[in-house]
Amino acid sequence: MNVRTLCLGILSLQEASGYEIKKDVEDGLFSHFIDASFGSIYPALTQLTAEGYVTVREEEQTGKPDKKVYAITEAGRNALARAISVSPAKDKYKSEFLFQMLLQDYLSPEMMLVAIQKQLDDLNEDLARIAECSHEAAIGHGSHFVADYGNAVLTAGVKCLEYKKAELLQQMAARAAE
Amino acid sequence: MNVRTLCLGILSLQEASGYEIKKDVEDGLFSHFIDASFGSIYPALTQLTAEGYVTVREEEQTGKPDKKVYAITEAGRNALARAISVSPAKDKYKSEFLFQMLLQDYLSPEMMLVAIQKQLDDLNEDLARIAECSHEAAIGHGSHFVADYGNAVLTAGVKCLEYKKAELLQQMAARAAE
DNA sequence: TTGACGCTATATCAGATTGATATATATGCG
DNA sequence: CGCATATATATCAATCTGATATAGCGTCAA
Repeated sequence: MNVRTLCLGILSLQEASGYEIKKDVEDGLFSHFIDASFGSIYPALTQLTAEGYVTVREEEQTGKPDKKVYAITEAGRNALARAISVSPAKDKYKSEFLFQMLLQDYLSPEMMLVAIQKQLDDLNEDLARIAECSHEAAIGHGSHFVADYGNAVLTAGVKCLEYKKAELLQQMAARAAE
Repeated sequence: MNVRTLCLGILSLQEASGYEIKKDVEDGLFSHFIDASFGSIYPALTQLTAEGYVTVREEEQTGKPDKKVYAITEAGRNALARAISVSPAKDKYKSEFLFQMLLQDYLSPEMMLVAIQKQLDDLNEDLARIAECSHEAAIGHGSHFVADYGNAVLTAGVKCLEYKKAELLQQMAARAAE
């Protein structure tokens, strides 16, 4: 799935500017399973406009720079329905943290502890973000689904890491006592 | 983290050809949190050789094409240690499945069921792969760590989806009974 | 025995994407 | 006023993906 389809999907839920789409995928409910940079979002919106899948409207703002608000068209909705009907690609998960843990022989126990704590912080931050977004009214079935899935997976990660952290602290204490 | 560091990390665990590295990240123990294509692996190995971080040795095989076996050097181990000592980037998780579920209003219940079942199959396949790799002897602390983490997270995903699937089947039955 | 298929193995490249950087407006703070 | 920060758009080199090409060897059925 490319960034064009991604933008179309977000615009099917609400009108947005490029900047707002970026915020959605960075801090919003989608942040834990979607990512895209300005460098792909802005060209995608330009192309979608040229294809007639979205419309643009320049909006003046007080206290902020003007923005271009994009809205999905009927043709856009059809294109989106077509795009998400194909069997999706398998999930992609990339973790430099796990790569580090795999090569833990190169790390001191202290550095491992720092890495584990950072991962725990990241996971808890994601959980907090989901909780925050879920409080917001007017979210549909889809949002509940992804929030539930995200909670389940992230919570499991936290639980596993808390255990690993305790295990490591015990080992460090034992080594210090020697 | 770039593919060069990734190759260096894998070569620190065992000698390998480019093809074998690809297999490790595709079917091996690392498959669920690492990815790289031939198009990045081969150039990375060429560059690492030029930099003196790895050595190449052409190996003739019976019944298979010859292969180039790469081995990490002392300079390579130092470069690796330096590379993984920096605080790693945050995990990246991209899921077209969750994107589909978010936009479930565009999907029929039957299509949702198919998508959920496919995701369940994918997760169970990953779990089976981890179980299979864990049986193999001579895996170190690092491998156990990532296997445990993978099991925890994937199992949580399966549990959540089993529930969502049952819920959906109930709704479909209720609608059919109307 | 031949030819179709699949696995091992390396290589290349167009197109997509990232991450950084540039530019501009407006607010708040000392 | 200078500085930091947030909003907002845009661009681009470096990187990576996904597809494709090429080739040796094995296997198995027609």
